[in-house]
Amino acid sequence: MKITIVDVAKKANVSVATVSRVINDNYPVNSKTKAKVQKVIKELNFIPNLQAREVKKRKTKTIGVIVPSVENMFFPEVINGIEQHLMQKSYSLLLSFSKNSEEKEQECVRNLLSRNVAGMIVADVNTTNVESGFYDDLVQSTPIIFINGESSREGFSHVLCDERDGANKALQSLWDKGHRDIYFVRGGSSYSYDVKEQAYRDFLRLQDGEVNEHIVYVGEGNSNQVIDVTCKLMVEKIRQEGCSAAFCCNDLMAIGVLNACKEVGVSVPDEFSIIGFDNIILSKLVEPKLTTIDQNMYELGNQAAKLILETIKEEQSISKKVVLNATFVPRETLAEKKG
Amino acid sequence: MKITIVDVAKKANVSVATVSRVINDNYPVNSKTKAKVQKVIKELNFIPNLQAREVKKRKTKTIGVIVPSVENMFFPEVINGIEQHLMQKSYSLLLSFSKNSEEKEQECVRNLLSRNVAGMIVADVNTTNVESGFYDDLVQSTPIIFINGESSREGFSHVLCDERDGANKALQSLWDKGHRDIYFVRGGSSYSYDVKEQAYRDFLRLQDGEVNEHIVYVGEGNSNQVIDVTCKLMVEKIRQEGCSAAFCCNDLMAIGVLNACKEVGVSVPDEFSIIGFDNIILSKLVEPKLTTIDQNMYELGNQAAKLILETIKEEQSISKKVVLNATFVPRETLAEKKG
DNA sequence: AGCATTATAGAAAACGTTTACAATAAAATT
DNA sequence: AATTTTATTGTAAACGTTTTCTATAATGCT
Repeated sequence: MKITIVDVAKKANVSVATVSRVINDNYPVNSKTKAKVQKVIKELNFIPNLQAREVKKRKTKTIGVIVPSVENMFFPEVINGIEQHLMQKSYSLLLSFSKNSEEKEQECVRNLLSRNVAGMIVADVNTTNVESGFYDDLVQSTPIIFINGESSREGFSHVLCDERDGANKALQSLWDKGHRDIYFVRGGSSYSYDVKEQAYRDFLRLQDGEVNEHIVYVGEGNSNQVIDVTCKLMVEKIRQEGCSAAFCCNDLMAIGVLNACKEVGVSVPDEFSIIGFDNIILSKLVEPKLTTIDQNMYELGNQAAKLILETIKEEQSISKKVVLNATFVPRETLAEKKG
Repeated sequence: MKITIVDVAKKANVSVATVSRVINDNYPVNSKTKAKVQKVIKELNFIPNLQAREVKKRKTKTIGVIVPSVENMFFPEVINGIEQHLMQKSYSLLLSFSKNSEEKEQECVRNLLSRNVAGMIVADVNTTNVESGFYDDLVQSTPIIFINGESSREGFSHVLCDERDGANKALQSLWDKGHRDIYFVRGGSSYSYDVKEQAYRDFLRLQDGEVNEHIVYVGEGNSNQVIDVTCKLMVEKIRQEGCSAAFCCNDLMAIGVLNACKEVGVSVPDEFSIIGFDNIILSKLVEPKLTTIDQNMYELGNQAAKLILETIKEEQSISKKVVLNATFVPRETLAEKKG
């Protein structure tokens, strides 16, 4: 059976209170007794039950983290940034996957809530869940930080990369090279995609003359069937639709497009330019190297972790926002439009 | 303040016991009262405190997962496999990073223990921690599954890819192409590397005639400084040492070597062949595509999750082992030895 | 109608902690 | 020497649950 504080107390001939005081070191206790107790703790190899402690104290030291999945290296990088900070402050990380699903995301939230997390970090929140007001009460009572997925809702706290600005940079660089018909490649229902799409629309609208929108929905995830097929479908129509470039919501999609180009025999960047988003490690290892927009993923996570602990400490939920820069990373998939 | 079972009981005019019975659905309760209680639960938006429940029941539904880091896509894939199964059985996943450090790993274990996990899954366990007997008592009292890092210690349970066989396949394929001087590229202190090194040594020993060992230690992680530098150093000596190939402990290292070759101007696979291990997505996206040994990472995680839940259920810790196949994945970095 | 049985619900102890309060002993003050 | 102060410890209630045991009301049986 598990050793408890009572066992220690008995063996050391003191009260449980004293043992508690020794392990928490928050009340004076005679150095001799302290030594005695510590000795017994060592002997019995006693490890305090954090759960019981947390029930008593009515607050936990674990943070729930919700990400869609882990297939896109973007998320592991973010998680890494989160963990680094949490660990340092001796918080734990409870990980859940929302699988790009509205319901799954809600399930995750409820689960974390019942596990009494001190707060949660939600990356790439589902659009519908925000719009429907699912989070509205929640953000009042529980510290939540959203990573990427700005919304102007009351009381939401964010850490985000300036995706709109990033999108603009991508679009502008495409435009400067003479591209006028540009695909916008996105996935399902995530705020992050919506923001970029809005930026895309606005960007086109602001240009002189008539410019056509070309919005393409591809699947999620990782070199999976769906994304491959859709990309191929898209690339096959490049010539007939007269498009010469694509701006993709993330690097994975961009690489999907790139591979499709290879398969179909469209040469990148001579015939077709591609810009991704995120700057995951993969992006500089593919051939040709992917031109992309960097968002500092580690920092995104790290800041989110900082922010959530801050919020927890402050007790009063005041909404905050941290914005990181998106920077253009020139590489090899962007070229002047030919012809 | 948080709604508790007492609040519900009061408002519904029943005892807490009844409420408990309603939410657990494990004892008969009149359908009318049940309805009434459920209504109140909805109204108050009551979420049971899992922690308190778990303290009472003296068992939790969370599994601790320890991985070195998340930089190598190998681990996210494993985690994915784990999560998929856990989620399905409504277990949660507490994630810790051991950072390839002996002490950190111990810290992780202790932390998980005090968080009362029902069991833990340790990927890429540290060699010293096994040898020193750190885990010996632990595996007796707590269900633990080790992923990759077979040891013949009493009471250890494993899910592993047959790394020795995988290594042999790699080495044999190199040998068959005429390579005789083969680098073995490995990282720090992990059982997984040790197993492969042993396989390497044994393989060479078994060949006729005199064959030299060339063991190279590179850093850990992800296109980081250390690994890059070490790889470059290694590649620069290729000619003088007369080596024509490298077998690397994981794909990340293999890609490090590949990049070094590009930089130094050694052509792969014409001048130099490379074989990796893992078959992470990256490996088929680099140019030339990496020849490697596939281990089914998702399955590794998934099986580990299955096994740990099984072990937990059984109560009596009987040690188990699941071995998955390692398969050779021919791609573009392996060629006949020239000259 | 009276008794035995069953269905339902409440009281209270327990899980492993923390902590406010009270109690004691020792030390310091007068 | 008597009194106050301080240092140290113990007692017991609390945290939010579950669950055994008991009590009651309702039902079935003769």
